[in-house]
Amino acid sequence: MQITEIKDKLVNKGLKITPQRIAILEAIIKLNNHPTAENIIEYIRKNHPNIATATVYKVLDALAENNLIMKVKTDRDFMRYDAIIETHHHLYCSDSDRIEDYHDDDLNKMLERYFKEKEIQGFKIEDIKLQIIGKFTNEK
Amino acid sequence: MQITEIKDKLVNKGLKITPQRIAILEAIIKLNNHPTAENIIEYIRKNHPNIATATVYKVLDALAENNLIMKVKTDRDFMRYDAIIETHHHLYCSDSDRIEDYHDDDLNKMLERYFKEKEIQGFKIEDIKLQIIGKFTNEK
DNA sequence: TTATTAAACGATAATTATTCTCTTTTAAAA
DNA sequence: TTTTAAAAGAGAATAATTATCGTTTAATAA
Repeated sequence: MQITEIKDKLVNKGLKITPQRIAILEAIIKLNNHPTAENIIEYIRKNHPNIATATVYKVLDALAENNLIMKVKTDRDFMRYDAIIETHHHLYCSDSDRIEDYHDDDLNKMLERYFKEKEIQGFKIEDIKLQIIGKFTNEK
Repeated sequence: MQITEIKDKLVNKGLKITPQRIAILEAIIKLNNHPTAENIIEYIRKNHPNIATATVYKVLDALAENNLIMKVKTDRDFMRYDAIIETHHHLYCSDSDRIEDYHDDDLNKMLERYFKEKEIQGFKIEDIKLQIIGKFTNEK
């Protein structure tokens, strides 16, 4: 993603363009596997040593609220962030912290069909995410 | 669930039967909607005023490790616990902390069929949980 | 270009859920 | 009943996240 693209996204959401926000969005995109706030801070400090921890958290919240990034959480540890905001699913390793994205349009279509037929009483569905738990059979 | 049933479960997992463990398991069952550790502590203290906070956390971890309860986490707040350990899914309210269980055997079967056909490269599936996000159209 | 101002940032203190440490107690087996 | 490893209790420690508040800055318009 180009910086101009990042700027457009911010403008479209009515957010001010600041060097901090650009750096943080870039970092999440570069560190593309669900970095924690700590990962992001560590990465950013290389080029922006003065960025404050609280600023990172505030920016992450602002970006998440505006759907420019997504929050992802496991049963184990702290918050992680994902720059891919199209609906997708996650593969969770059952004995480590590894998380991978899983895109599957056929699956999405099947679920859509299924829940078009079968309504959930008293609930209006907006989004469905699968947590697929198991073991990776390859090394990272 | 009867107390004798709870005791059996503990014995089967090789865990010692203690008043604290029984009280905590009972609490999670009674408070049946995904209580937090704080909810559990508050409930338990009515009858067991001396139970220590650290003990509650230790017991919760022990129970979760032995699959007598499950940990559930949202993108928002802290850990919650669930006494229902059969595979089931969760309905998340997109603008409050409400979480409800969602059981659907047809859905499970459909997913099983789907992933029998379509393998995920480099990953062995053990369990699948849906996070269904949306709005409740009834009050609790 | 400059002035204005609401929004954002920086620094650091505060919060708080959870974990750790260490001593005492207790459940279960011999 | 004795033994002992596991569990509980008490409270301090940890650390991710949030709050506070004074300062800076991006965006708008004169």
